[in-house]
This record gives sequence, structure tokens and C-alpha cells, in this order.
Amino acid sequence: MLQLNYIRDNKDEVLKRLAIKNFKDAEAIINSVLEKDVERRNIQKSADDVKAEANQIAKQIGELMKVGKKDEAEKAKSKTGELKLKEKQFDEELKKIEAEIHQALVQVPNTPSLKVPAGKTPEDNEVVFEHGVKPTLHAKAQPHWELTTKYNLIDFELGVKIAGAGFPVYKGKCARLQRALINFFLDRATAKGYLEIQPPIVVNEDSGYGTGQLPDKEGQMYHMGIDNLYLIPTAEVPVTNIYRDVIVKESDFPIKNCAYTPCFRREAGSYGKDVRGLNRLHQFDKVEIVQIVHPDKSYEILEEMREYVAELLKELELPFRTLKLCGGDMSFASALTYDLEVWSAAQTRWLEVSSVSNFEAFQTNRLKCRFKDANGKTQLAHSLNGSALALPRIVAALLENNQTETGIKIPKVLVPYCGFEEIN
RNA sequence: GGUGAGAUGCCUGAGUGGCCGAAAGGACAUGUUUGCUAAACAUGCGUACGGGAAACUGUACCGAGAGUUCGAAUCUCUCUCUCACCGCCA
Repeated sequence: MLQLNYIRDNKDEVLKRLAIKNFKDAEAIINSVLEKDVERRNIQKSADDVKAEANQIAKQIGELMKVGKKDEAEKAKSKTGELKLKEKQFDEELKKIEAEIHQALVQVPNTPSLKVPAGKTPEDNEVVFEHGVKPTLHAKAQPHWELTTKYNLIDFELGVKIAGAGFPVYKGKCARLQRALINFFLDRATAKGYLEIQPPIVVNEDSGYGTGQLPDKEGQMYHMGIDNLYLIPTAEVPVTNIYRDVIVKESDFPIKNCAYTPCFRREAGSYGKDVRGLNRLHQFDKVEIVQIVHPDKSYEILEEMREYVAELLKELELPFRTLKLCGGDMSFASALTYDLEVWSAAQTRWLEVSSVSNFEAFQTNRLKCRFKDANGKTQLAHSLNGSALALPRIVAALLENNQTETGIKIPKVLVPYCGFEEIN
């Protein structure tokens, strides 16, 4: 959620930036919010004045009672009836208008950075970096969903039997490969200064609101009604919520956390499209990196995180490209997002494996994650996160790109983690 | 699942109707002093939303919501959560 004060002071810039996101009703909503804000302040002033008067009288009555002037006390009491009525009325008005402002404000997406390219669809995303050579596969090369059957690596049908579509069962060397990837990613992250966290993989409602999954996207999460808990769609949710309602020390910046968790997504509405094999799952594994930083540093750190994820892909010897998302393809909460995509040689297409975003103060405003600056003023921190990395599509690309007629080669860096060099 | 206790500021913890935005201690910050990796002393130290050029000042907040009252951290009701013990169990 954007900060009202910020909008008030920077209206033109806010509108300019929202235009990049193709947010249609920006001007209408912002104007109405600002008008209501003026009204709100007027009402609050009136309410405060009435309350101040009532408080005064109450104090006087107390003193009169103490010295035994009962008559005068009674006289003072008679005045309070009217004040109480007014107070109630103002409070209700205030509540109403605050709700309206909030309602309008939550509809407004984060203001994109001015570096975000204009555009509406994924085709408008800007390729900022490309690395590696797309491999040429042998004549009988297969997509990963056939390779996994051939080498007995993943049983999708078994997953259907146990849970449902989108819950694969990994076996043998593939299970080991998954474990290897998780450990590799965590080792690299901790070496880079990220503190490893093992968070709960269920969260309560407050946490869902904190990172913005609720109230809008609740259909995307698995909900356990009996205890009112949600399965996390990403470690971002529990890890970022560590910093909900806290005032961190400025000297603690940058706060760097990483976490491996399974992720659960209902993916409602995406049936039938690009869902073969490992491309889109209800449950998958991911290592996430999260940073809470000083506002002045967040863009510098975003680049650092993007570079870090790119390094991982280089080490895995996967061809990849980095995209700067255009206004139309960015998420609601992001101010600037890089997507990293690996080349899937048998599918001959790019697969998104990481999304690295700077949320500026959009998320921390909702979370109330603040710090005291040098002047002793509390202000919102900036939050960033990125996948580093999501497993299934990495596995898909590894299987497809590294296949030979006799087996699948494991990248060097993973061999110590896997304990084998080839799947055959 | 059963029984009991509780929810106060960054933390511990006092506070049973007006003198309480809240004692005390700790932590933290600044300064002084002695010196040495620390201690002593002094001062400061909640958050949010308003008003004001500023000094300053108004209002709200003691788990959440409602109520009683001129006046509520303190009384009543509802809800949520936490802890302890027992039972069951990884």
C-alpha cells in the first residue's frame, strides 16, 4: 500500500509512475483519496476538539468532587450529554471515511520505478542480459516429462493418486538431485551473507495481509479452515512477516535472510496452459532470499541480488536471460522486477526460474516495518526479495539440456552434492 | 482433549475508577568522569493521526471489540491469543 503522506506531497510523480503500469483509474482514485483525506482531517479536528472539551470538563468534575462542591459538579455534568453525542457522531464519520480511504488505497498498485520500460504484455519486457549457448540436442532428444519416465525419475501419476495433479513424486536420483539443489542454493546464499531461516510453512491471516496475499489473492492459497491457516505460496510470506510490526535498528541494515521451503499454489484458473511436466505445479521447492534495507540503498541492492541469481545459473551451466519487466507485466506490489529465465532445450522455450523485485516501501507500509533514522525519525524500510532459486524448472532444464543418448550429465558444481555424475 | 493462569512500552514488571501515556529496573542513545575493552554519574528515550514557521500542543492507543461512567489500563460482556500442569504423541 502506498503511503498517503507520500501521495499528498508527490501527487504528480505518483501519477506519472502509475501511468507506466497502465493503471487506468489512477487520477480519479488518487484525486478522490486526496479529497477524502482533506475531509478526514477536518473531521478529526472537530472530533479532537470535542473530545478535548469533554476531557476538560471531566477533569474539572473530578476536582470539584474532591473539594466537595457537589452542586457545581452536577452542573458541569449536564453539559457533557451533548458533547458525548457529538463525539459519537464524529467518530462514526471518521471511521467511515478512513475505511473509504483505505478501500481506495489498497486498489492502487505500487508506483513503478522510472527505470521500468513501458509496455503491456510479456513481449514488451526488456532483455537486459543473456548468457550461455543454447545446446544442440541429439536427434532422439526428449522433453523432460518423457525423460523422467525413461529414467524413472518422477512419477506424475503416482502423485495424482496420492494427492492430485501437480503434486509429483520424485524418486531415486531425481529426489537426490532436488536435495542437492536445495543444499547448493542454501550454501551459496549463506556464503553471500544471508542468514538461513527455517520458517513455518503455514501462516495465519495477519501474515497473509502483511505481504499482500490477502485479501485479494486468497484463492491462490490452500486454506485450512479448521485452524484458519494458509499453506505458504512462497517463503517470502513467513520470512518477510518476521519484520511485521517491528522497528529495526538502522545499524542492522542490510538485513539478509534466506530460506528453503516447499511452496503451495492452487494455480486456480491456469489449467491446461503450459502445465505439462514440471512447468507448473501445486507444490514445489524453492530457496528464497529476502532483504530489508535502507531506502537509499534498495536499488543498488536489487542489482546485487539480480547479479547473485545470475551467478547461480552460470554455475549450473544453464543458458539464461534476464528480463526487466515492463509496466504491464509487473506484479501489483513491485516497483522494479527482474525475471530470470533458463532455456529449456527440448521444449525450445524460456522458463521463468526467478523473479527479483524491489518493493520499496509498499510492502513495509503494510507490514509497519520501520527504522529510526539518524535524526531519530521513524521511517519505513524498503523490502526486496527474489527466488534463488525455484527448483522444478531448473530440474526440467537440467534434464533436457544435459541429455545425451546414454544419460543425463550433472553439472560439475552439483556433483559433490549429488554423489553421482550422470543419471542413466 | 482436560484444568488453571495470564495478555501493560524494545524487554522484565508495578499499577483495581480521576493526581496514569503509565512506577521501577534493564536495554538503548548522548554527555561527563575514571581509565581500559569495562564501571560510575547525569540526561534523554513509545507509536499513530492532527494543529503550528517553531517552541510547543490536541487526540487516540495498556491483546481486539462492545458496554457502564462526567471520567476506564483499572468495572462488565464477547472474542482472540499465550503460558503452565495433566493426557495423547513425533
